[in-house]
Amino acid sequence: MTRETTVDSRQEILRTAARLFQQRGYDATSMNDVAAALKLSKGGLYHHFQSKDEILFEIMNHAMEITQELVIAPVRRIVGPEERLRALIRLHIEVVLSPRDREITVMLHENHPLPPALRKRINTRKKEYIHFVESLITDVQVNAQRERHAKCAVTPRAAAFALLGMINWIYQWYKPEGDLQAHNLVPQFTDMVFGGILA
Amino acid sequence: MTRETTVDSRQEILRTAARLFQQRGYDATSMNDVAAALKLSKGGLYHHFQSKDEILFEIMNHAMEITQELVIAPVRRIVGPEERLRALIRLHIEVVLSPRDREITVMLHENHPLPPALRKRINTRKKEYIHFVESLITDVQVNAQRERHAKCAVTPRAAAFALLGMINWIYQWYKPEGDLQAHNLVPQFTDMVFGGILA
DNA sequence: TGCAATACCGACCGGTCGGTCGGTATCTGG
DNA sequence: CCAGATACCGACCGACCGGTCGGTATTGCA
Repeated sequence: MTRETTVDSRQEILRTAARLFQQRGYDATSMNDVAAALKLSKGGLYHHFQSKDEILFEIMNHAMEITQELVIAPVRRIVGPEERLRALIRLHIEVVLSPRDREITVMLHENHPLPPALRKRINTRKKEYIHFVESLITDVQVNAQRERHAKCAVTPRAAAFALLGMINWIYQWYKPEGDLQAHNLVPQFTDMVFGGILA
Repeated sequence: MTRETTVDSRQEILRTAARLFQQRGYDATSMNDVAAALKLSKGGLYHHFQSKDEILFEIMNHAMEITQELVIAPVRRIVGPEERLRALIRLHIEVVLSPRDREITVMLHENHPLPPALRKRINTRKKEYIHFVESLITDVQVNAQRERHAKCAVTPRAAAFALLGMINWIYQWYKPEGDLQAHNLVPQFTDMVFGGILA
């Protein structure tokens, strides 16, 4: 029981901290702010975490676990290269837009504050994901080349960076009340990836 | 004479500040850091600028002027919708990658710190640029529809955000010593925009 | 019921932040 | 050569930062 509630406390702190970090930025959010939002004193907050850095690291680590669970794992269960890539685009967009998973945008934005040692561990996991996307794209291209004899000049690496860029950048402009919402964003971005702006 | 040197001083301060802000982040860079990098005291620095916010605002404003000069203006002088868009992609990428124009990446990354009033003014200029890109894409699509009867499901707005995302995100992963450099980045991204990853 | 362990508080610490100000070099136009 | 403007210094301020710590409720278990 005690163990459970401890874990729950930590996760609730991480959720609240992630929300504040996303809204105001990591540096501009004080430990007092985080504690107050949880109706806690700063001392009480430090009972659960050793440092502000640790909180940020755990948020980013959690973000990578969310990616693993909600994007990579489901995609792996899908057969067919093209369908896999389509699923990745949809799931990745949904994760970035999900109001529940604010850890993602914190991970995308707050690169500087993390001390080098911790940042390296996050970057390693990020690179794994990039390679995953890259290999997905390779499969799609190989498949297209075989079926339609389409020769493509775009390397999987450049394509992966472009794809991740257009999706990860969404948090910079997306407004839930805007006319460009998730349900019309997914098919349009998918079409663009497969056929460009003229698709 | 005096007027000239004053302007020069301010611009040199802005250049140095932009470099530091890009390297360490805005919040993590103190006014002392900026002053020291210029071999100036903090007091001396405050002789030229009223506040840290003003410096950040001027950097971002300058970034928008660079965009105007090095991207928008040259593109306007080009005839033909498709060639215009090709030029925009190339010039925009070059500006983002230019080691000289560090103001651009600062503007792309540091959204939170600016006080609302100043941030609004920057956002207005950003939106103007988005609309510029959007109209360029519209022209290309209209042209393609007329010449090749290509019907496209992608709205210019979504395409503009995707295009800007893949280019603006470059600063997050680009390494000058990496194998993916400007000269192979431009044609690949151009191909992707016009034909997707299978182009 | 009693007793650890856990959760939490709030005062406090050293340090740094953005910003100020009185004073002093330096330069310039008359 | 001098007077005034400009450029700059460095000591200083109050606020707030991340983090600590001794003490106190509260809780789960025997």
